[in-house]
Amino acid sequence: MDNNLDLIFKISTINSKIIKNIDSQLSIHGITYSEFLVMHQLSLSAAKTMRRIDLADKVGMSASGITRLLNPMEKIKIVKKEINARDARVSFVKITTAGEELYNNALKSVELCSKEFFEDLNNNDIVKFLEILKKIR
Amino acid sequence: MDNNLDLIFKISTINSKIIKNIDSQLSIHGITYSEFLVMHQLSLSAAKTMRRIDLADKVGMSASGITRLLNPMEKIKIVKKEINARDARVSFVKITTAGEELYNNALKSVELCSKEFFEDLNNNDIVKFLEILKKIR
DNA sequence: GCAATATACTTGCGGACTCAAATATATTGC
DNA sequence: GCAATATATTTGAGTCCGCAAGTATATTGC
Repeated sequence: MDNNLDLIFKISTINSKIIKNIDSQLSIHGITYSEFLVMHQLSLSAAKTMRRIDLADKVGMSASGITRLLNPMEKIKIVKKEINARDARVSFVKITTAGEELYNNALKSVELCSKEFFEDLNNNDIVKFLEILKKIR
Repeated sequence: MDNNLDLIFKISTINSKIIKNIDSQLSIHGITYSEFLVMHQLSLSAAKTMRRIDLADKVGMSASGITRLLNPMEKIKIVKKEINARDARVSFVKITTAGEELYNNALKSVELCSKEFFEDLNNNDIVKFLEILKKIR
């Protein structure tokens, strides 16, 4: 009956295990999981540039969280702020070349690590898994 | 190919969505998700009593996290500390009658909420889902 | 039987967030 | 065209939690 509840607990247990593991891998590159996530989104985006609000939304953080996360990243020049001539309220964030290089290296670690997690799943499992996740409201 | 990575992002997105939702439901009862988790574990355990360390382990928190989490819970008497005659290092935590009452009400909210998340999944999906989660390392 | 080590827990400090308020700019309705 | 409202971002205050160090007690090996 309370498979539902059970499911939620299992998801959150697995999630924190995964994040912890990835975070420890990323610390070798000197970045956190959140920083990796923003670089990932930026490098996927057109022109490697996004509004801070959209970034916040994509990575599941608040706007203020993004501000505080990006500050040190700007300082070490892995991302940079760009103003918007059309709308002075928004400021774009762009991943720099150095940032992309860092990201690509980090990505390799994360991919290796994620492969391990799912080693026991066959392709069918993964497809099914993605399908099920899509059905969650 | 990078279904793996995709999977991880989806899991963590869904996880934070779920926790946020549950947390907002639980705030009506005046408790957080972590507090709910410890009450859940306590009410499942034999004699409704656990060592702090085992509790930490079960809910995926550090020992210090548990100490800080339990302090206010002891103050409002939903759990209470019990000493161990055999080993003076350990202190047990027991959920009180008031705590169990609170937990049972909160549980109803959480169950309702979790049912909604998985509304579009049939029984087969849920079984498959649990199976797959078990295969993750 | 006692020094060395292990275990259970708490405390000090700090990091990573969030929410609400503050600020600055845009848009809308009249 | 300007007041009212909406949007994007930053800042202040506070929460939650982890790590490392501190304290207290138990166990182990000699």
